[in-house]
Amino acid sequence: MQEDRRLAVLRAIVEDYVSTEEPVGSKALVERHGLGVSPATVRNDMAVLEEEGYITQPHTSAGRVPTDKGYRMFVDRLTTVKPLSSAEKRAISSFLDGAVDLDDVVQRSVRLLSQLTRQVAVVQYPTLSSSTVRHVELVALTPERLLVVLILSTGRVEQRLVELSSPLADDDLATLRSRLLLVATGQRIADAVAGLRALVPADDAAAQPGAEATGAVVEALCEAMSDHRSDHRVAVGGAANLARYGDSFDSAVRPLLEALEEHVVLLKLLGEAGSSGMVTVRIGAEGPYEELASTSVVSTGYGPEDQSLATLGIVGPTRMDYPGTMAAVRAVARYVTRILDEA
Amino acid sequence: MQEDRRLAVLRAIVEDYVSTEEPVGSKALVERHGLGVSPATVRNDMAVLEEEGYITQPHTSAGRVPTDKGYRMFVDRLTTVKPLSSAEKRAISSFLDGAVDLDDVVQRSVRLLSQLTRQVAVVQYPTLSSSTVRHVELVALTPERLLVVLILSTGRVEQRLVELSSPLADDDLATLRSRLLLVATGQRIADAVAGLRALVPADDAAAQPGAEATGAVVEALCEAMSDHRSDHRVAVGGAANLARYGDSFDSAVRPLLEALEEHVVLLKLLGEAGSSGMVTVRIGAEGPYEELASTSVVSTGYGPEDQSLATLGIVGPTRMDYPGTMAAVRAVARYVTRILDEA
DNA sequence: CCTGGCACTCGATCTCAGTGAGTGCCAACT
DNA sequence: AGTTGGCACTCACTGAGATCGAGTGCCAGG
Repeated sequence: MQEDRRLAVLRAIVEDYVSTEEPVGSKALVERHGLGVSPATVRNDMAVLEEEGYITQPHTSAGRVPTDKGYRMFVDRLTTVKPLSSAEKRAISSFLDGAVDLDDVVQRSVRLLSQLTRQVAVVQYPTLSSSTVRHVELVALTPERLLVVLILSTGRVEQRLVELSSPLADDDLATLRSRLLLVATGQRIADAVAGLRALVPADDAAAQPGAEATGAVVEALCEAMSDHRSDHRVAVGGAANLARYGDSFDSAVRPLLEALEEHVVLLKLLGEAGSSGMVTVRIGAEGPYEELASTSVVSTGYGPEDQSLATLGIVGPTRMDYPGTMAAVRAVARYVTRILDEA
Repeated sequence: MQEDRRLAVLRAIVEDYVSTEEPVGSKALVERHGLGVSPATVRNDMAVLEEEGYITQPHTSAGRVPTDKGYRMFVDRLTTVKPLSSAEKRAISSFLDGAVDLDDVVQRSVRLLSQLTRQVAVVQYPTLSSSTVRHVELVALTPERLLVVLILSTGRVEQRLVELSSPLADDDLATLRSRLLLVATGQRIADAVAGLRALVPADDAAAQPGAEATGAVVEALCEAMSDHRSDHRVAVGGAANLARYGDSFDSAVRPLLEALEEHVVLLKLLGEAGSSGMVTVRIGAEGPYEELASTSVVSTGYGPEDQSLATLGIVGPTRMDYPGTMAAVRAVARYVTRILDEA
């Protein structure tokens, strides 16, 4: 079946181009891979593949290079899951097992991922929105200053200082605390916010004691829960790998470096996490930013069970080792998920 | 006085080289600057300057380029303080005034600094060690889980969870809390650590109730105070400016990118903050890392009065606009200091 | 001590032919 | 129909001059 062989040729082209970084010609192809046909036949196949838009030649009389469409075909239909080497597995374990808290897990993950893939790694901190409230605490630093502490099921602790215009009696504080606990504990973020807002008395009733405190504390809590900084926090690592881009510098690295500092952009780039097991690959111009047309993103969701808490992945040139990268991303995501489950 | 003119020539060479990025010759020099002498004279001066090691030529029959020593002379004796434009001052105000908390101040500063200087900016989070303890709080989440909260004079809040093997009575908790407050409140970090450690009963006396809790809590507090992550945290911004390096890529940018992710390295690079008003310039090979021989660091301490809390600065190529950069660094440090004072 | 003049150096740029990897096409073979 | 060997063609890349010119060092005269 010549159709099968054409795909084999495409796969071979992608693999060779990724490893050599040079346009690949028909002769080198038959030599390096065990296709049992002559260069001329391969040339015919390549002509067809080019016709169909999977490969192109930078200039006449040069080898072929995969297009975005070619890479897409490659990752969709031509890759087989490449298991990690045991050395890599060991590296993952030893790297992540020492983590002491959530931040540490994320930071280690980003480091690990960038080293495994030799690309720029991006790990989103677990999102608050799908976690639940474990505990709420009020501490009166002075009668007019309250420390509001919010502890979430992810282990994240947020705190806010609230200043009151008038002192709050200990009794009122205790009442408020118990009401908060009753409403919020165990709830998911969204529900907790709704419940807390309902606690705030309507303006008319504002005369009752502690009304100001209730409003301010609820406000602080809600703000902490939907805090954008927490939702949007990401860790980035391995930027030094950008130095390997060598050619195409201003065109590729500069916009990428800029994107790496814009966490909002980064998150958009990582995209919505597919279901936890799926690794998403976005190739070149498929992404949302024109400037990053020559970069690909390999990402996946991670976190307990089906409710993936956050996203992690890597950003690299379209010319990358997709099978290896996908395997690494998947493995790290799984391992991180397991660690979060245990904690 | 020909000595004076030689220095003027050096200054002119530095200025021209910084702006054009090309070796500067005698003819261009007399044309662009108002030195009232002929190119031949300038050539003689340049010969002397080269003899003395202030400048060098990349190859025969090319213009001259400043050496590290030349830049050093330039920043030490040839720069006049360049006041910021009012536009820049306005930019600083509007950029920093909206900050809501300490983290925000640091993040805004780093952004601002990188934009002002068009270099990579580095801002150290204020160090704990010279701040004082404002408050300590214990919250019993359950009888066996304590949340330890530490609030410092810088506004930083650290919290730790402590797990106990046996429940702690409310009375013991209250006693412990008041003892902690008595010992720590208002103390500088170092003193507080010493005082707290003294609270821990010797092993022999460990039988008394709450001994385990005291030990664990004190341990957690001390750990939080001397937490390396807090001491070593830095914010980095403007890495996209590295793309302007263009030439000399692998040699200069790669090690720098690596350094930017090693916060410990970065801090060493920033160096001990000189007294708050002084801007420190470290040129090329003067720094502690060989790989960064072609980069300079402009840094200064910031923070209230003489006890500078932390360091901020920029990292860039030795070929940079020192006067402008120094002015920007100084201005940002002053402004940040003022904001921290107000808070 | 400054200046104009002058010979010299040498990196940068251009041209140009040679090379070779790679292609497309065609006729012959299975 | 699909595969193969042959063959002419294209064109980026390379290296060898040749040329250019910015910049220098030196020297003799002001």
